[in-house]
Amino acid sequence: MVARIPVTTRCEGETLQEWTYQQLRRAILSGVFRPGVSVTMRGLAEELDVSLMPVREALRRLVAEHALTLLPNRRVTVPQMTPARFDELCATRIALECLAAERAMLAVDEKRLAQMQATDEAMNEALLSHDIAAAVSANYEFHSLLYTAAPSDVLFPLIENLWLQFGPFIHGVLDRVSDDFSAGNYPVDRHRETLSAIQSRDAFALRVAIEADIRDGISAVGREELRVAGDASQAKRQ
Amino acid sequence: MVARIPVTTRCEGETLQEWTYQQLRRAILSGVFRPGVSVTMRGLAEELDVSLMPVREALRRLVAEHALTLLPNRRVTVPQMTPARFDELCATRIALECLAAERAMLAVDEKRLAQMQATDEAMNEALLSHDIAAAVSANYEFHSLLYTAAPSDVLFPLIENLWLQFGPFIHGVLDRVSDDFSAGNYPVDRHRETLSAIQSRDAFALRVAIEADIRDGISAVGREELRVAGDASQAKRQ
DNA sequence: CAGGGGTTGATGTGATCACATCTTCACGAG
DNA sequence: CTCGTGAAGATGTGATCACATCAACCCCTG
Repeated sequence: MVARIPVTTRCEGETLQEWTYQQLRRAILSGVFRPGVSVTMRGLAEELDVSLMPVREALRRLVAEHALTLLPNRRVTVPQMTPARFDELCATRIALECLAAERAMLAVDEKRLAQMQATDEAMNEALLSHDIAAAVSANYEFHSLLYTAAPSDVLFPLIENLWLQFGPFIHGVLDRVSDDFSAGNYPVDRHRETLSAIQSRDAFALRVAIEADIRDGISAVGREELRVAGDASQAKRQ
Repeated sequence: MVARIPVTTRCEGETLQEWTYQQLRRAILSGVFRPGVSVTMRGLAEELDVSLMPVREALRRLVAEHALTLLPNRRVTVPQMTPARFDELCATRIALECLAAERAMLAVDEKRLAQMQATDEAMNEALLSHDIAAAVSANYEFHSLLYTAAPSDVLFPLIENLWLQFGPFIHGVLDRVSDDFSAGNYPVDRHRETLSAIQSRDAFALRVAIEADIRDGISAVGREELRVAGDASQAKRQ
């Protein structure tokens, strides 16, 4: 029915439901579930070797976060990515992440700046060695380091939520854009601009850099959007 | 333990869990639960006259939406409002609602504009008759009419989420600010400015009006913030 | 009278069962 | 051959039970 879900060992003291949620979340971000196919509680329970109870609570949590969709049939599926939704996600990401960056800027100290720099270099290395998954992960890590410089109980969860909604879509095109990067088509390093804007405490330049970074990443996968949408519409259910 | 939860009749075909969720959501928005007090599944189940199962799923959903908080004890409480969180919520509301307004502006037709106008008048009447709860409700309705002019699968749910996080806090100060309004201290009608900006298709003026409207509403309750925060810190658990 | 340890009740978590609904497939009538 | 109807399996929902954990409370000791 679906590709095997990669599982991690369960932490001590972690509830089964929390563990199940994390597994499913990672699976969604990894693109294990294809948009349009519906997942069943019993199927997931068997695959993760847990009872139905943790699965249904994890599913309901993911539905509440809009990472999954509850169909009128009460079936749960990975939502389709439509051009309209794609556009809305991009605009929302830019609005929220620029705000988060601006609010966190003054809280970035030398140590965190060094971490961000190291993460950026790791991302560039991953890109050169065609490890796109690692590059995307490092990219998230870079942004995360910035936005969490100041404690954020509201903004950052919302941003993570948007990343989760992007997840299954980004993965679907990762392998396709891999060639573009290796062909030297990866645009100017917006992360460098981001770092220098932070160092010079230039809020406006920071917003420009963040927006440009998001737009770059999006345009890279955006070209494939219609094709993927076409694939998804042909996906079989179940 | 808590004030009685106002219940509504259950719709046909609505699952018990969905009904329970709606009841708890309305209760939170109405401020039935005071910040800091923890709610128990068995207590809610008895109060709503349902079994534990719908309650735990509804609670988990509300926790996922940050309307409630899961303590490390695995207890569920209404989150405290801190100055930092308050400030973050305001900034995020402005960023998201201005974006939503701008994106929806061109989709507002004559019919919807008339609805918004009527809703605004209803809100002003409610204010004059000291029915603050109705005024707040009409205010949400006004904004909702604007943001949903264009279909929105991403932005509007996030905005509703922010309203829900504001809910218990706003209610706590409603009765205190009631006098201010009746004393004529309610500021210029930002909704009028909003409507005229929409009519003239002026995106910039619309953003200005929306931001001013949010800031007005916030400053009205913001003065009471510290006092409420003080009250909340004294609230007994359970 | 104050502090500590044990006990008892309450609470969240997870499992299992019963039931209503939906999907699907096959059979038969037109 | 096509469409409608029926049954059987699958699926989500809700209830109940068992258990580990946490909290408050009380009694005992110093």
